[in-house]
Amino acid sequence: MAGSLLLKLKKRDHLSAEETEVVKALCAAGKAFKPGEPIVREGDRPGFSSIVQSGWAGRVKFLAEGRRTISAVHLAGDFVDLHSFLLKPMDHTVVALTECRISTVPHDRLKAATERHPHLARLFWLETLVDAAIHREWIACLGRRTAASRLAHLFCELLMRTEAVDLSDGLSYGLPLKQAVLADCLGITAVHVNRSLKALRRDGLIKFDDGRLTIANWDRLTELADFDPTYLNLTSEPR
Amino acid sequence: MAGSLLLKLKKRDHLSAEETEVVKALCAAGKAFKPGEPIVREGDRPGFSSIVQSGWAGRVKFLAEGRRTISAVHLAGDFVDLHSFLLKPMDHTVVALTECRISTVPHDRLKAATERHPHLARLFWLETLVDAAIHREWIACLGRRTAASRLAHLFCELLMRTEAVDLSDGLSYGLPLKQAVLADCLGITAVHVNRSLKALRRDGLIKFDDGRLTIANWDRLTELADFDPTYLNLTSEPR
DNA sequence: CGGTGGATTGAGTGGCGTCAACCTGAGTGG
DNA sequence: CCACTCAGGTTGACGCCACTCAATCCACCG
Repeated sequence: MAGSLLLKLKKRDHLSAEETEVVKALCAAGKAFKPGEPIVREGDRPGFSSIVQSGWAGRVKFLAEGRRTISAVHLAGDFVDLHSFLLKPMDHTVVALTECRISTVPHDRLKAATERHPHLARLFWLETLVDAAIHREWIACLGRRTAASRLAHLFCELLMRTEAVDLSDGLSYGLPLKQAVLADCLGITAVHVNRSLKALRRDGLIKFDDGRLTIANWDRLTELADFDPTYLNLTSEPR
Repeated sequence: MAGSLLLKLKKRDHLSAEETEVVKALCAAGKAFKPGEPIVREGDRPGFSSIVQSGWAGRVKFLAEGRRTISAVHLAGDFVDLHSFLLKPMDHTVVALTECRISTVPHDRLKAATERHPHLARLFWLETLVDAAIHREWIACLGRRTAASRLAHLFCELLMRTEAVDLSDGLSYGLPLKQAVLADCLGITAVHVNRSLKALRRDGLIKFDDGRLTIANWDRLTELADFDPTYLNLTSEPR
């Protein structure tokens, strides 16, 4: 149930046997969502937080004139709305981007667990801090990088993140996101995603067919993306 | 010392007398920084976190070819690097954008205080969650809004934030940021900031002279910005 | 009084948006 | 088994928002 989450937490710090059990006991059974289905809505005050077990979810903001932004994408092991534990009204909607399985943790149990286990509290806090670090990197992308560079950066980031939860295969991973979804992540139009993908393929940096991305030239892709994985904090430290 | 921080925390939840004392006792004496001077550098592993007492600071990322992004701006009462408590290496630099006074809290004291007072732990966690909520709003701005709309949005946000720590005067507040700094916040060039400011002034939405911003027409400014202050979480809730 | 940082303005350019057409593959129903 | 629909990918033509380069202005200061 909490498999990918535990995997990821253990990449960042040592967990005691007791802490491991507490995390395992925290998650309720999973529920299935269809692509496009909202998991939590803007304005909601959920009494629980949601963890992705499988599939991809995104944090979506709906703006004026039908525009959309995706401020984060999440895969197995990610809390999609841990922040709602303290940040009461949701400032965005979380939607399933593919078929997903989501399990939930009631906030009162989260509160009890974090009061009893301050170290776990810090690790959960850390998860939200990494989310924020990713937000900052996306801000840099949106503000100062070209469309192709943003795409390259996203592909690099997602390789590291899928790798952390054993969902990658070398330089290849399943990426079942539509071009329109990528567009909302990158702040460009779907048409321009298409053209930029074409350029990346033409230059031999990636392959991307049928929901699977393969990085054909990691060095040149990271160079184009100006990618440095430090911000993902995938190293073990006492926290 | 911790005046503005306490003000802000108390806007978000009730603090007991004891908690108030703990927060007051946490902060070391302030230190002065000159405009442009780094407060914490990318790659550093500071043993303390910094709180702005006065002045403005920004979180800066340096990208390829001399480009810069500012992912957040901070004013009195803001922790600029509370995330370094758990996120060990800094993923960006924090610089003084104006003359600033900064006080620091050693991480070991932060750890002790949060272990003893879980409610304070949640309130500090909350501060970082609000930072993340602001990041998400900036992502929406950078991805899907025009230059003038981004400027308008920033001005609205900063009015609410200065108001929260008693630094505004009605619809007016001191905003001593250069156009080049605004440009790095908004992902546009300084030249274009200038042109967009000109348009906002021409349309009677703002006045902006000599480091002071006055909002001349709040309704039309928020409309242009598509501004909704919910994400700032400036309401009191049990957390 | 020359030097300097910042604001302002103009002219020309380019990356990306918009609109629209067309293609393909996966259903779906007759 | 095939016509039909529909979602999503692909491509072209054209336009605009914002970038680049550069000149000018102004306040401040040593």
